[in-house]
Amino acid sequence: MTLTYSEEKYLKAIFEVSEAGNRSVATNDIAAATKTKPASVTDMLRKLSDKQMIEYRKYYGVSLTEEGKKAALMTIRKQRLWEVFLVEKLRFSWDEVLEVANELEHIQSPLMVRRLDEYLGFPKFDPHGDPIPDEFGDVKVRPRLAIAEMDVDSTGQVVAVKDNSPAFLRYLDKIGVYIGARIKILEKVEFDGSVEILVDNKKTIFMSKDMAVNIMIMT
Amino acid sequence: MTLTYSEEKYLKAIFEVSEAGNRSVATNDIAAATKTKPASVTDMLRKLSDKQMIEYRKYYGVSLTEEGKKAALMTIRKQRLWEVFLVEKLRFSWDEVLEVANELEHIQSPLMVRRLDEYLGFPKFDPHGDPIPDEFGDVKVRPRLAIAEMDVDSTGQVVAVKDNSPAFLRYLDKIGVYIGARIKILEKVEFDGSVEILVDNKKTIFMSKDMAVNIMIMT
DNA sequence: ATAAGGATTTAGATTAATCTAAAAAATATA
DNA sequence: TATATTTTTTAGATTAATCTAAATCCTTAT
Ligand SMILES: [Mn+2]
Ligand SMILES: [Mn+2]
Ligand SMILES: [Mn+2]
Ligand SMILES: [Mn+2]
Repeated sequence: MTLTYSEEKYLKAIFEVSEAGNRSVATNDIAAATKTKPASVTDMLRKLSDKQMIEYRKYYGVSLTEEGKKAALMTIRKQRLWEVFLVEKLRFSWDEVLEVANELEHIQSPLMVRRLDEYLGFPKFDPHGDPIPDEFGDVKVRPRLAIAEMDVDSTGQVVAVKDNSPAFLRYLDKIGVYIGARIKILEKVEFDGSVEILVDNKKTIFMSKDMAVNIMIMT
Repeated sequence: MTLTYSEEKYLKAIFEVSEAGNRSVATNDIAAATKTKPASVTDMLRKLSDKQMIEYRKYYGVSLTEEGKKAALMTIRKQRLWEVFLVEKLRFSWDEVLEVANELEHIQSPLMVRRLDEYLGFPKFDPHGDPIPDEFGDVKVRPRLAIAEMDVDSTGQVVAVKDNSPAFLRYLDKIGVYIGARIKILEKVEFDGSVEILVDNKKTIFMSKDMAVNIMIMT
């Protein structure tokens, strides 16, 4: 089954929204994720349903079929491999890769993807700590916890960031938080969920709950 | 001025056709080069003319403006850099790169192109011996001659191939002709323009004029 | 149980890129 | 030069992807 650029874009969005929340994904959420309007989404849902990529019942949201999930995972695989390439080989920083990788991911060439993977040394995670699906769509899942969910005095290492926006990533650079950093929860403010953490045993920083839910830790 | 994928495709085609023959390019030739129909070309010509990328007089063919030529050269720059990447880094052979590079060339990211160039060591020629325009669109021209135009007993090195089709390139592989090979003209058959050449001082091969016009030599 | 409000779909357009068939213009031939 | 041939353009459609506005359906609070 051959997919257009847009069809790939929507399938990936549906997958990502379903990862975050539930298996059944709402039209509005897809519109938000693809930066299109709900009416455009409905049109595309019919196309994807015809191609058996999604299970679609009018008014009740969608879920990916096995084939649709596989297609989404292949696009994500390509995105993340290209992100690794841009960072490791072309010296991009982690806040510069998203836009370009979102174009590169649509280039079709199984040979190129296989060779790129090999050339990069079969990386398991991308620059944001997200796992890279293998050629069969299998994903390595690591148990992980947002900083916001950790107890006071517990420790761990940053393994991923949930938000990939340049603004967020650049702020992390500024405060010295990176993939691999060791952190310890010093204090949690019950009122607003903000936290005080110790980074690499030397720097104390304070962050809002908004940040704390977007930084993932492995203990 | 921002160009669509298709506009880039046509500008590049116009440039390539004008390189081969004359400065004024015919609608039919553009259609052949882009694998579209003449009617589609006419539509696009009006668009490119509106965008000041070409000089267009109805019924009399087109030529690129300075801006159009620059745009074409930037697309060609990207194509050839990606071809080098695929061959040098991902172990593609020279007959496997065309299709993928023709997609990659449309990815927009000045930073990526600059870094890719640097990463590849600022290559001056692509895997087919074609020159890579620099970031200003300047191209290194080398004086070169097709085998078909050489005299008997003259010698030289293969520096480029004109035809990039997989069939042609694979045949060259088979007979041991590659960029850098030393050749000597042993005999020219007047009747049909075919030639007998000596490759790397050890192998005698016979080729038709069709082949001989597509292999470029520097003496 | 109804009515309001929100989510979703439908209706109807628009834009880009393409096509076929017919008309028009340029060029080649007699 | 007049006619035939070829090239190019125009006319009219089609398909994919998008949009706005209106209609419809679902859910949730009276
Ligand atoms: Mn994308
Ligand atoms: Mn990522
Ligand atoms: Mn192209
Ligand atoms: Mn080339």
